[in-house]
Amino acid sequence: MPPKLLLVEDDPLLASTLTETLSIDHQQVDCIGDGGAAETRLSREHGYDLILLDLNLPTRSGLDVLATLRAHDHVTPVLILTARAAIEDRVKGLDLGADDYLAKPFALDELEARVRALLRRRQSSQDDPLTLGSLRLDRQRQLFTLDEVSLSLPPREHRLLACLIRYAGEPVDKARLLDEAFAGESVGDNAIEVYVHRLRRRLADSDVRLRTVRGIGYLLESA
Amino acid sequence: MPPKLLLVEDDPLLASTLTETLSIDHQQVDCIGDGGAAETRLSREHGYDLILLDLNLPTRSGLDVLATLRAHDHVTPVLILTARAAIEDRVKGLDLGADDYLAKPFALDELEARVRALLRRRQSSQDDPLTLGSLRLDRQRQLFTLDEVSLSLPPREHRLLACLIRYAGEPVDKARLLDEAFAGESVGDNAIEVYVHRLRRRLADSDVRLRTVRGIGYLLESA
DNA sequence: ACGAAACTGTAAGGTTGGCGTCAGCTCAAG
DNA sequence: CTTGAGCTGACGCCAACCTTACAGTTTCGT
Repeated sequence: MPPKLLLVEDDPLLASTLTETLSIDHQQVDCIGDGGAAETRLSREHGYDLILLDLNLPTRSGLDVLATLRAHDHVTPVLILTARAAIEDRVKGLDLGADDYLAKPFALDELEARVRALLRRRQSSQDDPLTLGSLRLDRQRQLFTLDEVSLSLPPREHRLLACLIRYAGEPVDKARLLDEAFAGESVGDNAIEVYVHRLRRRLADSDVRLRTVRGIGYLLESA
Repeated sequence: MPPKLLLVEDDPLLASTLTETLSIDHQQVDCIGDGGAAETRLSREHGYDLILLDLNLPTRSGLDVLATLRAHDHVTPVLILTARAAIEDRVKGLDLGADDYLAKPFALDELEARVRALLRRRQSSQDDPLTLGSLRLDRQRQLFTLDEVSLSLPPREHRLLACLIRYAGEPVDKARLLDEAFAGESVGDNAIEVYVHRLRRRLADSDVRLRTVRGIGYLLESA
C-alpha cells in the first residue's frame, strides 16, 4: 500500500515540480491549487497519509484549511510550505497542529527528507489493525478476520477489500479503486462489479455491508 | 517502562546513525563495538528488551555471542544485521535462536519496523517451546514432537516446518521460505511443493493442517 | 569399502481455483 | 416507460499448485 500525498499549492510550476519529484518515491500525489477546494476534498476523502500545505492560497488560506482540518479531528500529518519567512506564521501553524515547516525557497532534497520522516511515523499507526464492525485487517500479516475467524481471500478480492476498509464509511469511486487496488493491471470496468459480488457473498451474514453508491462507486459500512 | 536496546556494531558511523535513529522511538540505546565486551555486558545485565547484533565483530563473532547467549538461557530477542553476501550465516543465526535478520545495506525505515515488531512480542514467551495444537518444537534440542511422540524429520523438512511454526497462523510466502529456511541453497520453486507434500503426509492424522494460500505461500494452523 | 536405505530435487502430467468476459437480468432515476 | 448503471450466474483460460515417479546423492551400518 503506497503512501498517498495531497499537495495544496497554487503556483503551477512549483506544483508540477514537486509532484514530479515526490512521485518518484511515492505512488500517488494529488494536487489542488485552491484552499476551498482542498477543504472540500479533505472533508470527503480521508485516505491521505500526508498533506503538503502552502499557506498563501486563493479562496482560503492554508492556515484556515489546517484549522478546519484539526477542528474536524483529522490527524493526517501536515507539512507547511510557505514563502513568508514571518515567524509568527510558523508558530501559528505549529500551534494549529502542523507537524513540520519548510520555508521557501527550499532544496528538493530537504523536502524529500522531511516527507520521508513524516511518512515514517505513519508506519507506527500502520501497526494497528484496521477494523470495521467484526471485520478486521491485520496490516502486518495482510490477513483479514471476520468474527474472529480468519478470512482468506484471493489476491484481487483482498486488495479491493483492503482499499475499501481503508476508506471505511465513505464512498470510493470505481476509478480510484482501479487506480489504487489494481494499479496498471488491466482490469475491466465490469470486473470490479464481479469482485464486489463475490465479496458480498463472503460478507453475507456479518455486520459489514458493501453498499453501492450509484454513479459513484462503493462504500463499506457496518450495520 | 521504555524499551531498552543493545546495539552491537563495530562500524562507528553506522553505530551512531542507528543509535540516533532508534533513540527517537526508544528511550535507551546502548552501543558496544566488540564481541567479547558484548558478552561480558550481557552476562551481567539482563534488562535488555532487544539486541541488534552485527555478525562481523572484533574479538568474538556475532554468532559466538549469540550462541553463548542462548547457552546461558537468555531469551532476549535478537535481530541480526549482516552483509548480504554471508547468506549461510543467516541460517546459522536463526538456528542459534535469532529472531529476525536484516541484510546490509538496509533502509532505516525497515529496521525501525522490524524493531517495533520484535518489541511488540516482548511479553510473549520466546524461550518456551513453540507449540501449535499437538505439534511442538523444542528449540533447545531442535526436536519436534507430535502427540507426545517424537517426530524425526529430514533436515530440509525440519527447517521448513520450523519456519512455518514460527509464523504459526499467518501465511508465509514462498520467497521468505526459500530465504529463511534454505538461504542460498539452490532450491527450485517446485522443491518446496514437494516438501510440503511430504510434510502433509506426516501431519495427516493430527490436528495440525498445512494450508496453501494461493498466490502467497503456506500457512500452518491447528484445527 | 560396499551396499542399502534414506534424503533430495527435477521433470511431467493432472487438478484446481482465480480471473475476467459475456449475456441476460434487475432496479432506480428521470 | 425508458434508459443506463449495476447485478449475477455461467463459462473458458491459464497460472499455480499437487502428485507421482525417478534419478542423483548422501548417510549409515556392516
